[in-house]
Parts: sequence; structure tokens; C-alpha cells
Amino acid sequence: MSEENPISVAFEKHNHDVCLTNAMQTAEEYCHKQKLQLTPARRKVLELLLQEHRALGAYDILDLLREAGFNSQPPVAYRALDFLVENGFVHKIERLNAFVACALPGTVHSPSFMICRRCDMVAETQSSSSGFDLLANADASGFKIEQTIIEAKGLCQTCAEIE
Amino acid sequence: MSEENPISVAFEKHNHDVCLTNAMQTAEEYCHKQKLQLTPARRKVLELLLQEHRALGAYDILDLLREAGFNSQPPVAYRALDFLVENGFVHKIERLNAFVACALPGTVHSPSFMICRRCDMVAETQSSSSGFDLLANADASGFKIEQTIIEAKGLCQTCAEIE
DNA sequence: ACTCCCACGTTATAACATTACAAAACTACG
DNA sequence: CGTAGTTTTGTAATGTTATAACGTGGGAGT
Repeated sequence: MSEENPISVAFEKHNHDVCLTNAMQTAEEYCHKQKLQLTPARRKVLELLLQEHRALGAYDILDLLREAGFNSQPPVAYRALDFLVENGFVHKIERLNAFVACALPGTVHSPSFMICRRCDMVAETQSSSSGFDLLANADASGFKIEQTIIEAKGLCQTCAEIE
Repeated sequence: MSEENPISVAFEKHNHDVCLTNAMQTAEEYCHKQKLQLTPARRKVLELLLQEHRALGAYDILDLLREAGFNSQPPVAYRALDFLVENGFVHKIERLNAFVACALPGTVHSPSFMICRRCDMVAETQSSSSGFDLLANADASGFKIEQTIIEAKGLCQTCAEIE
């Protein structure tokens, strides 16, 4: 089941159904606690993204929403994505102008991403913010960092073997 | 002279004319050595970007090119930018969809950027690639990193004092 | 002079994202 | 309940960023 689409599985093998179910449950609980509304459109977008380990563009999502019977003007997708990004369930991959479900929902974290240029897979890793030059440079110059994005482009193991 | 527009000066005070002249000369020499053509449009775009320590969008550049008497269809700007990015004279800031002149032209380097969300200033810093988690994670999972972008958003010292 | 490559001119369109305003649905609280 | 206030959605239009496609011109090497 988790193997049906080799392109969409992450680096580590895992049961993808569980991964989706867990993430949805975490989102539910978080929204309930915070009195946020996980409305049908928001829920659907999160589900769509959780079904992939790769980034989807807003218009890809829009197409999928339309197929699922939702309204399909751009704001529908962007509003849901804004909500999900603000609350940490989804990350935007800037270099792809695309969106990916968070691998560690419900926790404050500063992620890095590995993006395969061949199969578009996106893997999220936790980057401990300590110990690299940027912080020292920022301190030295008085720059106050609020958020840092780290995106590595390259080839995943599978694609590296093929090429 | 270098102080006429406080928004466009970088963190450290410096003589901006010298900074521009040096960078242009480096570009000239590099292109000559590599038998690359630093054509009028390419040169102009580089000059325009060197006049700022902030990122300009492709269409901003296009407007400036038009003012300078160049042709002004989008491909004009994008072709020049592609050339300059490929050869390391300009970097793309992904989170702004905009472009900034390289602070260390002619050297192979993997830069990080600090982007002020208030004044749009962009400072480039050298990030030694050693010592942070992403590399370890990539190794462990067999991912081959080809290029990493690191962009920190925040407030520069000047703007932090104002707010 | 021929040909190959590179750069440029030009039109069109694709892809990504937001503004604006009205209507509906929830929420709080008297 | 009801009604005021807030949040979410419907919908049309538009704004912004980027590329495709194809033809033209100009310089380098043979």
C-alpha cells in the first residue's frame, strides 16, 4: 500500500496511511484546542498534501479540489494554504513556489528541505538552529532573524542511481 | 555619496562607488577569461543591481532598462538575469522572487542572505557549508545536495530600532 | 563565402498570487 | 432565542512573475 507510487514515498520506508492518519488527528486536536476551524476545504487541502511526499503547486491543489467537488477559484486554495502554513501544518517551498505537508505537525520547529530535482520529492529534516555561520553574522551586524528557510536541491538516492 | 539613500546601504558602511567599480571590473575580467560576452543589456542589468543592496524584481529591472533605452520585453531581463546568475554575478532571492548583485563575484561560494522585511535590504554572507545538520541528514539518506539556499528574514539593525 | 553558434527581437501565453466586495456561517453573550 | 461581531466563503477581476516559440542578425572559424 505504501509502495504503490515509488515517486511519492519519502526516503525512509514507512506506512503512509498511518502517517496520514496521525497527521490529520494531530491537526484536529490542535485546531480544537486553539479554537481554529478546520473547515472542509482546509481539511481537504491538508489531506491532499499528506498523500504526497512532494510539493504541489497551488493550482495543482485547485485542480484536485475541483475534482473533489469544491469550488475552484484561486482564493479557495490560497486561503486554505495560508491557514495551514500559518498554523504549521504545511510549509511553502520557495524555490518551487509549491507546498508540502509538514512532517512534524504541532511542534514549533525550523525545518530544512531536501528537494529532488528529478522526481520532485521533498524531505523535511529538523535543522537545529545552532552552530552555523549565519547566526554569528546576524549577531555581529545587528540583524534580527525571525525565520530562516533552508532548501537543498539535488538528487535523492533512487534518482541518483538512475542517472 | 554612499549615504544618499540610507535604505540601500548595506550593514557595514562602505564606499559604494568603489564597490560597484570593483564588481564591474571583476565581471569584465572574468568574462574575458571565460570568453563570455558581457553584452550591453547584461552589463546594464548588473550595474543596476550593483547600485542597490537590495533585491529587484525582474519587472523592476525591465522598467529601468526601458528608461535606459533598452528593449523592454520580459525575455530581455530574464535572459540577462539568467546569464548573470549562471555565472555567479547575481543571486536569486527565492522568497522575494527577486535578484541581488553578488557581494563576492568571481569566487565559488555558497551564500546565505539576510533580508530585512521592512526596508528590503539584502545582505549576503558567506556560509561555510560545514557543521550543520542538513549535511548529516543528506548523507544518512543518500541525498546528493547540489545547491542549498539559505535565506533569513528579519529586521536589520536600523529598522529594528525604528520599530 | 559558408556555416555554426550565440544573442537578441517579438509575440504570445503559462504559471503563480492577490484585491475587492458581497454573502453566509459560525460565536458570544445579553 | 436574537442579534452583533467575527470568521469564512463565493466570485469576478486583475496583478505579478516567468517561459515558450520562432525568427533575425552578427561574429568566429574554416
